[in-house]
Amino acid sequence: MTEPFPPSAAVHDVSRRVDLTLCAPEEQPRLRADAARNRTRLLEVAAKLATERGAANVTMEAVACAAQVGKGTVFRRFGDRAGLMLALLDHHEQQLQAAFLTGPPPLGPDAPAAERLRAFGPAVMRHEQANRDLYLAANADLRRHFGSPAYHLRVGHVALLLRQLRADVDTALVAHTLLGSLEITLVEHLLAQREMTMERLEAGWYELVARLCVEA
Amino acid sequence: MTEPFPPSAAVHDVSRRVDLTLCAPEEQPRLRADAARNRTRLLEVAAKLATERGAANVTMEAVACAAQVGKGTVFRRFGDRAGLMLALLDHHEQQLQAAFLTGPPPLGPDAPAAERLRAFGPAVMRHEQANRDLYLAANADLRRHFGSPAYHLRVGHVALLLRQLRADVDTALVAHTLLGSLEITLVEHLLAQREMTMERLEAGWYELVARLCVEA
DNA sequence: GAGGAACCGGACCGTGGTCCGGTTTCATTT
DNA sequence: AAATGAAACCGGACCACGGTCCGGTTCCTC
Repeated sequence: MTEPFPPSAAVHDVSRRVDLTLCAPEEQPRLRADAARNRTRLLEVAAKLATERGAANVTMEAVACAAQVGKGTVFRRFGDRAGLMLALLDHHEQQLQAAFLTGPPPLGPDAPAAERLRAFGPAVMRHEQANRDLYLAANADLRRHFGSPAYHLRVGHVALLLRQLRADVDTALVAHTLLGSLEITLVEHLLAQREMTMERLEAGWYELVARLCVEA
Repeated sequence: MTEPFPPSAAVHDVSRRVDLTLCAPEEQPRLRADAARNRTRLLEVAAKLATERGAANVTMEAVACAAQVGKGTVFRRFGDRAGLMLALLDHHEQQLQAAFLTGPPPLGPDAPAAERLRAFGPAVMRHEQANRDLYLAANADLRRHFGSPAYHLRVGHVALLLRQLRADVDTALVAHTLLGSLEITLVEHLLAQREMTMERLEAGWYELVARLCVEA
């Protein structure tokens, strides 16, 4: 399993305001020409297959085959299925990250921390819901999910906001808890249940944030 | 996939005090003699294999083979791997359930709701940690996990306590959130990280409960 | 251009899950 | 009690997919 989280999963140039200093850029050693070519071809093909037959039904072999490439190549590049999905997700994830790292208020840095945190939950839920099957496929292996730079970045961001709010809590832990309530499989399950609408989930998030941020 | 949650996954006779009325007993149509025989043999063998080589390394085929039975039989009985693990877990899970449904304080019904809720988190975390690999294997398929009677029962219990506490919140939703912070993969990940001890997680739970239960 | 590292392909394996012809069990009838 | 018919069950061959491996090839450096 090489290169578990390839190119640009987390940090990209943050021009307006530096928000976080986690996740050192750390370019991986650079790809050989043919390898890079294959990589992009694989991603293109995978994206195409994902849209036309659903991310859940995209087979590693199918990707390899459609990209005129051996199966081994796919695995060497992305490690495993979850890795490929994560890479596929990378683009979307970056959009989300850009939204709360450098985007406009209320998500971005020009809003007060309290509003940013409030807006964060719905943004994540809506974003993940918009790319449901991709996120579901990528988070199939939970251990990997918690280790991913994307998750790491979210935790860091929420923890930062909590600290800015001077909330008298274990910020790191609370950040994980907050993210837990946004976990896509949970949201998915709640929406499938009766009576749980997106609006209700958002209201729940607001309430949660409010209760966790009152100063001791 | 027949019989997704077989015998006694959730409700057993609650003699002291009726706490919940979810999960109608609903005996499934009764098993044929040979089927029942095979079922118990399979569970025995699976348990043995699980203890001696770790639940993660228990193969469906190995179980079938060791029980002198066709592979198809295992799958018909338990649906899939997660189903088998869930069945294996059933016994342990019942112990936990008994502890907070009918057990002694502070978990059981003779303690005030606030204390019961406080005690609930650590109890669950410790219990799941004690049977780590089994729970991890059983929760591999998250969708199944959220649908399981065991999870359902936990949610119902927490929601009940919240209602008894007159907490002015969306009890159902908060119950899910609270359980989310106990999710084994998350706990596992946090414990593996630096600085996160069991004590810290428990403190976090107390804080969480306290904040969510103050009356509006 | 030569050497070596990185990469490629596809045969190979293990495991989860399905399928279906044959067998067993059980309720009912005689 | 014995027979009988059908539903439930059994076994293991079979398939698909994720993941590994290694001999041969390609690319970059010097």
